[in-house]
Amino acid sequence: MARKQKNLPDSCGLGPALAVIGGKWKALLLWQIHQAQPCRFSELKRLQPEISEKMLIQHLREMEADGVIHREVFHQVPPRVEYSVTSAGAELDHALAPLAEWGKKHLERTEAAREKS
Amino acid sequence: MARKQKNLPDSCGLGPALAVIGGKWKALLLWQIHQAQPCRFSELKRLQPEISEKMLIQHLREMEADGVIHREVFHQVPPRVEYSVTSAGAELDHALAPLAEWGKKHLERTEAAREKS
DNA sequence: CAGCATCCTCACCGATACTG
DNA sequence: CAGTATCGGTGAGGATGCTG
Repeated sequence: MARKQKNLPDSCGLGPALAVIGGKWKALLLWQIHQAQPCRFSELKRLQPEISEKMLIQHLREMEADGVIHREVFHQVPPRVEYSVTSAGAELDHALAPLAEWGKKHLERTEAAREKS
Repeated sequence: MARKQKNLPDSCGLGPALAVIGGKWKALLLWQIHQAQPCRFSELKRLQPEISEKMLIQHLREMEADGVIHREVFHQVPPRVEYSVTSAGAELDHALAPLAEWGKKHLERTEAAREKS
């Protein structure tokens, strides 16, 4: 299990949820895996070049431990690993949608406010 | 404006949203203000004794700058300040609800898994 | 009552190099 | 290809004391 990176408060269910998607890239990763599943490690690297290899693995491992993504290893040479979202992950992705909507609206609002210059 | 505490990615609207509620206690604070508004500074301290005074103020200020809560000062002795959520804040609270639901379910799932010991 | 100022820690995250 | 290992920076967050 991902060590609760910050020991978030867990009243009202928000704490646990934020513990799962609170990493710097986790929400984005979940979203992208959900779009392009099943997808390989290198694919994720291509999709999000900004993220370092270390954080990519680390976040993937934590999300796997949290049961929101699934990791399937094909024992071949060269190695091949595919990531996909679990049902819990899909639900989480759904729960994230309204938040993303709000984020967009909020961006528009703040940009509209800034153009009063 | 709250300096994006971590420089979160902002594709798909999730970045901006997490920038607003990404602080350790922000989501919880928004939720509690929404429940008990209008509420005073000391009331928030009582409701959430775990949070330090510094973080309380800091988060309140950032959320005010982000336009999700409103801060009203009554010029009296002793001073009196009341916090309430703005309409944007109420929308955000709404968008947070599915996430909180998911968090609860996730807690149950992980606890059920743990009791296999 | 409702803050502000300071110092300090530590865990998140990045960069780089190496491996099965 | 898909990782692992290690070193180090940085800044969010905690503790404490003071003020209008």
